[in-house]
Amino acid sequence: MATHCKDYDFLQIEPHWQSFWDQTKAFRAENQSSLPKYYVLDMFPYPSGAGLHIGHPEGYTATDILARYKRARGFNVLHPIGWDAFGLPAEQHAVKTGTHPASNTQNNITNFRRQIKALGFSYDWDREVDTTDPKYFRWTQWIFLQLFKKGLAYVDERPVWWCPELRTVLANEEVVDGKSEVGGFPVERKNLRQWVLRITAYAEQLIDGLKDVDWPDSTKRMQEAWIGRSEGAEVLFKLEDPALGDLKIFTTRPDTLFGCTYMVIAPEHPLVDALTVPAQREAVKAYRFKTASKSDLERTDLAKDKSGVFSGSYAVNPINHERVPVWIADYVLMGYGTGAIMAVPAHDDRDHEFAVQYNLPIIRVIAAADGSTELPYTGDGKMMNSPGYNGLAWPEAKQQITAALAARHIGKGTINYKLRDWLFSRQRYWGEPFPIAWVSEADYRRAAAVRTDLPAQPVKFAENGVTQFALPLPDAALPLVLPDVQSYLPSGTGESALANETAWLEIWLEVTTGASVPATQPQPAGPNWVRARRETNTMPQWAGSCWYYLRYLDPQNSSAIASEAALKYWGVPDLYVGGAEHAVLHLLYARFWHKVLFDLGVVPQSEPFTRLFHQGIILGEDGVKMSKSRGNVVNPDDIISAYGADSLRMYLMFLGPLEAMKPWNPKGIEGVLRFLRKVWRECLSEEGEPNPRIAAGAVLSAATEKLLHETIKKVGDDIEGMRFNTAISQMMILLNALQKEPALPRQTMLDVLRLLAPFAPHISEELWARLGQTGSVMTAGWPVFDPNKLVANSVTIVIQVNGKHRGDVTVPVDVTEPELVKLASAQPKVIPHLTDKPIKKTIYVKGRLINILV
RNA sequence: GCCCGGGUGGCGGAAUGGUAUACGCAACAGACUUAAAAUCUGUGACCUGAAAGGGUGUGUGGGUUCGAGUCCCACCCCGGGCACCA
Repeated sequence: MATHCKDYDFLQIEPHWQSFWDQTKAFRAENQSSLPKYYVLDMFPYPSGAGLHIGHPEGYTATDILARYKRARGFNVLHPIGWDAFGLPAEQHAVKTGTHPASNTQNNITNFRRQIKALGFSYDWDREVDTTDPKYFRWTQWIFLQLFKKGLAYVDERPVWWCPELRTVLANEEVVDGKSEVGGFPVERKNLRQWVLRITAYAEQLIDGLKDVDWPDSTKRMQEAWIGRSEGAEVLFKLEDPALGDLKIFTTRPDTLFGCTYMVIAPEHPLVDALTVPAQREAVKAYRFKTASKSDLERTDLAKDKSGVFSGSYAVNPINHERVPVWIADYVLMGYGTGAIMAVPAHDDRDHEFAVQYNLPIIRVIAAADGSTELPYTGDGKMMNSPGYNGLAWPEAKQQITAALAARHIGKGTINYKLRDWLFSRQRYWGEPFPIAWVSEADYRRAAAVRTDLPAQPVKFAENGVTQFALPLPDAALPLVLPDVQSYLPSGTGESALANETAWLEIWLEVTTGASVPATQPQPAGPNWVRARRETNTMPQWAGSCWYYLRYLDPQNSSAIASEAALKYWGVPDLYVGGAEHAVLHLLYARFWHKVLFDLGVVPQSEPFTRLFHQGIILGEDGVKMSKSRGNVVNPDDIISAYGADSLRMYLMFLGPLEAMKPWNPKGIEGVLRFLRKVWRECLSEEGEPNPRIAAGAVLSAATEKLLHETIKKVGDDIEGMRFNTAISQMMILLNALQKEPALPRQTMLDVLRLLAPFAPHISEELWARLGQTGSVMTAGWPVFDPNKLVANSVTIVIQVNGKHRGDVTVPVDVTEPELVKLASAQPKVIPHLTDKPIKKTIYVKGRLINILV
């Protein structure tokens, strides 16, 4: 079974055991099992052309240690991997070379798979998923259809970055300083028809669910901040011109209503024209033009300077009937709240800045607790200048004023979110096609008569005076696959390359089966054939990664995303490890989809990731982020051939806490290689035979025996707590002690190998076999420590005098305090500090220290 | 600006309020060797002292405590996130 190499020849040992694991399918997880389950998930990689980055094996080693450890502890472990393979680089490569992105993607996957296997990760390769596989994205499309039917998907015109030179739409991250990242061409905002998912409908649930998950606090906070819940009130201000009706504003501080001295509406607000008096018309027009031509970037960049223009109109403050001017300013955003605010310059930084700049009145309505008169004041305090509410604490007044407004039907308590609906379409070729066909209203009605799976409200879109209706393909027609195209270049009109594929795009559609023929052919006979145009947008890369953790449960299932039994047995991942860069988007989107699937009864739990951990970033040797241009990139292939996969795995874990950002030290890995060689030498002689020092009858010294049991305990605890660096230190300490023992009990070395196996599986398998054990070390269980062996019968107590360390003394564990004080006082090093000084008090920390106060 | 996380030897880092610097890297000295590699042993914060010892030390300044790297307050620096969200 084992190799026969004399020395620790990892280049021979590692491939040997990798093929053993492959052939025996050692890591296959069974869907039917009486064992408790443990599901440990990695964020699956995008298979880029550059191959594996050193950051991948960092997180993947951590989860692999957990997976192997949990198997040893008797769990049925699900540890899968797959490929998040749709994405921009593959498409750009296709545009450049004209080859299908699928072929390039498959090449990259082959390389990634080779690299990952070379690291010895214990993935169940029978469960590999690939988001670009039609058998997979069939279910991505299916989930989209469920959202669509639930009314959670709609179509809207939204601004996107458009680069005329590249004839393409760019993602935010592809635009740098108002220019395309590739080529540096100017980009502009362009309104295009987009699919949008109504994630805001789940805002409240997405906040609530965070209470129940074991995630890093910082990630929870980031999601909370992103969702941005704020409680306040909507208040109606009457406009002086009764013909214009009311101006509705949102405020979180209705209690400051008496301090409102002006109003602001966003430049895009629908009432701007109506509110602008003739004398202000030119100024307002100029201001709107100026703000409209600012990009979003500039608008936030120029955040320092407030600007605005008076509309010439006035509103009436509903609480005191004061006349307040209405201004137009771009510090108020149309996309949040109602696009209009009441300005309270005394108690809001932005309003204060604006009021000072345009010389608007400032009225204080909250008194500072410390009596200070500095403005703006945003702290706690009691109401003032607010007849009927003076003296109240402001949260109290907030409630009362909101209630008073509600009673008069001119306001109500509301909750606003910063979270926006999710822009879900891309004008790309290389993504999941939307299983949607656009038809006329009449044809949609015909479909509605024979289909029961349409949304309550039809999704429609008006363009050039024609309204098109979105007709979903029936579930049975999935997957809708990408057609082969002549060119991967976008159409040039803002649509994807799919818009040029007339035969795929323009079709006759059978509305009940989803069957289609090109529109150039005669309309097939039958009552349900209608003229349709397919959706040319594709889904963003997030789509496939939103639910892959569910597909792993039952990846071959062709009738559901996974069987009910699999969903019930495996549930959701017990541990999810991946980079903090996904703290918001991926993790929020996946939670959203999961909650929708939960509401549909597809999955049995409401949260997908119960325990989350972010691995830190590994920096280059020079302490800065690894990048090709800096030439500080570490390639896993090179490290494996020079030091072996076991050393790489060990070193990645030994570098420091998993969550920390830490620099790579090329010398450091030699330390763990030396350690592995030391383990090898303790097990085997120079001839590669079992080390004669190992004997069945050998006995460890008491101290080393204790250390062994401590190590078994600590390694187990540290793995569970994901403190792999200290687990490795402890094993090093143990090995250093074993090395000094005159002889080693065979069982001790077997325990060491079982402890080491999750970290360095290849060498552990090899030595396990070479010591004459049959079967894999992984199936040998986890060593058990004896709690009785952890307690020593004597301890070393630190002696302090007045809190200063003055020596130590070794005493029996059950020593009493008076005895100890006596022993301590007799210590030669202690005596000088006690002479002529009466002992006032002693403090004894059991088993640790005695502090004598004189 | 706001919200997080973090500052410990030459370096990565360790330390339930209880011997600061475990473990590893680098360095130096020694053993083995003709030699080298490998391996093993030892030394390793600073000041003072011949030594024993004494004193000072975990970003800075205060505080709580018998005792603080650890808890509290203020500040400085580094990293991450958000950014006119009313």
